[in-house]
Amino acid sequence: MRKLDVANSLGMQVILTSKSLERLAEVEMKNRLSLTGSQWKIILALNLSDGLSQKELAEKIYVDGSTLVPIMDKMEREELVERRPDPKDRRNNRIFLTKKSESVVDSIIEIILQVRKLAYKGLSQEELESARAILKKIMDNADSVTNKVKLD
Amino acid sequence: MRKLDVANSLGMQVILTSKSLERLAEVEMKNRLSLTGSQWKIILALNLSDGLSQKELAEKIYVDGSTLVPIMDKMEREELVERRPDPKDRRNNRIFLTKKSESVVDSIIEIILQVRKLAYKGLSQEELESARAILKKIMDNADSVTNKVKLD
DNA sequence: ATATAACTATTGGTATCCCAATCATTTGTA
DNA sequence: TACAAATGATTGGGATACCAATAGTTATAT
Repeated sequence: MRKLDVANSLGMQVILTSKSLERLAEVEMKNRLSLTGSQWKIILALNLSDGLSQKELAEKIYVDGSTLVPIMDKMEREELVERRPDPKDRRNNRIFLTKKSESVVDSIIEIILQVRKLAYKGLSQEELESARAILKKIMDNADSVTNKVKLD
Repeated sequence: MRKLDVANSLGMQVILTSKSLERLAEVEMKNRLSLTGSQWKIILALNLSDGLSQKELAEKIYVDGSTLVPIMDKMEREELVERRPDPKDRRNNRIFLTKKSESVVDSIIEIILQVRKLAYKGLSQEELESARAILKKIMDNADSVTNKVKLD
């Protein structure tokens, strides 16, 4: 029978590193801000461009539209976001940050910068940028197959 | 208020690329082999070293021990693995592949190789290896903080 | 030797995540 | 204009994922 040690491949390393980084960020966000894994990403995305539709927001954080629904429900209950109807197209929900979520943006950014400092220790800017570019190409290749291409 | 565009950072790129790759592999594994996202990883891990304990297996695929329990339940029901008691230490379950799962190993490997071919298009071996090494360092940095270090 | 500590698997609770199907709305077309 | 196709949000079903707490087993300490 054939054997394949996926553990040492780039693909598996991407998946494992992703888990490590998410865990590290998640622990800090939860302990210090009581935010769950997706909440801080959503707040940061809206901080860059408030008033996105749910579909646009889902694309930003790279999840299925249906995944976002219960997350928005919860965040709305917790008054972290507000769903407002779009007068121009009543199919859309427009999502806005609240005063409460705006007040934690700086802390979120703080934590991200700390996580980066820890995670990138011993690596040069050039290495980080080269890795980023390579991963971007891989993502685009993969997305072109699954037809989840995001044109920005 | 401060702004931070996480979208263009290496960290976020790692997370997004991971999702892309998992999706691509998942679609193929499901359509062609009716295997879910974690099942193929488990089968490959056991194909390399049969008879791991659940804890060891969880470490291999980098999930929490409790995550593995319902997955093993299901795979056992589907006769893809077998839990056997460890006579030397009755706390352990030893996990073994079945004839049924052994028969799909080659197909799994086939699909992985196809996915790689698609995902790595336009990238050199050197680029892939350099990215892999950088990600490994990042993972080790992150894991040393969250104390999930895996010594092998 | 016995009490205590450490360890493995499990359970319960919560949070993501996807796909397929559905409803309401809007767009495209005949 | 009327009717079909496309679109955005939702729901339901299935699968991962984590943490905290527990039961059973083994190791370690007095």
